[in-house]
Amino acid sequence: MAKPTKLPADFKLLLEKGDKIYQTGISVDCVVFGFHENALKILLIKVNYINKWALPGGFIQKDENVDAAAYQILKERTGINNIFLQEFSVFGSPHRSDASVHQNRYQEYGVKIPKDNWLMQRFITVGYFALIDFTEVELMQESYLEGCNWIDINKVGPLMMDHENIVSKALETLRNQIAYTPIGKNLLPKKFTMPELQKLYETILNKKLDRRNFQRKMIGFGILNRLSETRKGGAHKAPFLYTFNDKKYQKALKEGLYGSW
Amino acid sequence: MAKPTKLPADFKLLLEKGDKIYQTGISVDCVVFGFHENALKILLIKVNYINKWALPGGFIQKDENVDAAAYQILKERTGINNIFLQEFSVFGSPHRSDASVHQNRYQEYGVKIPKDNWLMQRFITVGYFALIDFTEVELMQESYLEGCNWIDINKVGPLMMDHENIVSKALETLRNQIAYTPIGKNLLPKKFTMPELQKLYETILNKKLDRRNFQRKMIGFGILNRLSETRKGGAHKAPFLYTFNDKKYQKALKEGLYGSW
DNA sequence: ACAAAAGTGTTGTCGATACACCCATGG
DNA sequence: CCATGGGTGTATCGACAACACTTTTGT
Repeated sequence: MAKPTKLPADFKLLLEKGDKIYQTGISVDCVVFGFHENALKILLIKVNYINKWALPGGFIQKDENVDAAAYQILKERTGINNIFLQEFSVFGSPHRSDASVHQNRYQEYGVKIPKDNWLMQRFITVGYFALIDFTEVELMQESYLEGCNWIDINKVGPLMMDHENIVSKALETLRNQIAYTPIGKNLLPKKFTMPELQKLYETILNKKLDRRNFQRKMIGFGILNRLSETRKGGAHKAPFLYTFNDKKYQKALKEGLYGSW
Repeated sequence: MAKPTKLPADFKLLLEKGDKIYQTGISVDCVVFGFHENALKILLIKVNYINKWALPGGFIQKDENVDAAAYQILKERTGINNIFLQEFSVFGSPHRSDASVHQNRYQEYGVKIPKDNWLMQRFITVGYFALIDFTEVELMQESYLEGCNWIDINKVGPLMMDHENIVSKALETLRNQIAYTPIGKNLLPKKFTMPELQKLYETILNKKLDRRNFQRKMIGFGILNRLSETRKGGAHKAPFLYTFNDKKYQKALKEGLYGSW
């Protein structure tokens, strides 16, 4: 790699004026789930200067809603507007943040961060998980040293700081939510087949499901529209295409798929 | 009320050195549930200088775990060690915090907070909900202008800032959790009767439950020990006393009361 | 025509609900 | 002795899992 030269203007701004623009000591990290080729994937960023992958994340502006900050970060990375986004946990161990990450980044440009700089303090992070339609994403590649990529959830290696922990917790949350909340609208293309939906569930739950019971159950939730079209092209019988019934889907999101006590 | 006199030392410290001790722009608020006389109550603090009630809350030390900060706040207020505490949501609207609250507090002592003081910025707060055995609590009354009290959940009036919103969300979380997680160990005395446990559930769910089915269900969960003793003294037949089976209770807390998919 | 995948039915089991009955206690 | 509350038993219903059969399509 070419020897880095001048400190980019926005890096300089972050270092010197960041504490005027952003809330200090608090950040946002996003676990973005996508589904492609029968595999659950998450969006990771290659942090070259420490040779590890990390979650997409960032800071919260002084007058910005925390949700909006997470949303903004993802919009910049994926170009997508239709993102399902939900806060799921706060990670607040005093030892979780690691100032050396920032130090290494600036060292690439020959800049040493002063000890009392705002980036050097402990950061608490708010974890968000997001569901994204893989087919609509256009990854923003290569902003400075960072590349963005989809990584199979089962092939995630060591991550920066405590990000592995954040991913586990997000996955756990997703698995819990799927039991009583509709998932899929944000993970699948507009039109999809029942077997495709089932694969999604099986992948998330890491479990084989009965084809017939699954279909009945899904239809029973009443959130699907069956189209008259079918998915041609594959070998064998052509399955029906479905879309989600938006109104009922939204209702189910709020009230859950089942009643309560 | 007597005219306030000198600014207490810890108030002065908070104002002048708080940003050296605590994380700035982030706080913790706790919704503490207790159960007494067949009513669900929460712990509120009377903030005299604005004549409203507020949630017990506080700041996070620079090197303190966020959970630990919440725990510490409650320990100081209630004197209890055995607290069930769980983070449930982050409240991050840019308009949620209200600097005038701090201003009013210090105005009582004739002190005006400088505009650039750390207390004047927007605060993001982490919401915790807690379950507490009412009978073990000794409320710390009257630290300066603040009094602590149990308020019936149905009689909670207007609260400070967005605290009503935090309470609603906490209550919603509690109602969701009760469906798949054991509750009660932290809300009831060590020994309790089945009708008492049922009343707790009915109060939280705001719903009548069938006495016989409730009992079978609870026993079915396998987290109870029936004692040979009974609760004498009340009119009519004396009900058995129960305790929670700690091992199985902890297991159920982790794995849930039901299997999953 | 046959293999493989998709659509539709049927049955058994288990848990939840609804209700009936018996037992103990204080007034 | 009886009203009230607490403990135990049983029938019914519905959801879900397990499995059989029919239909469609490409080769």
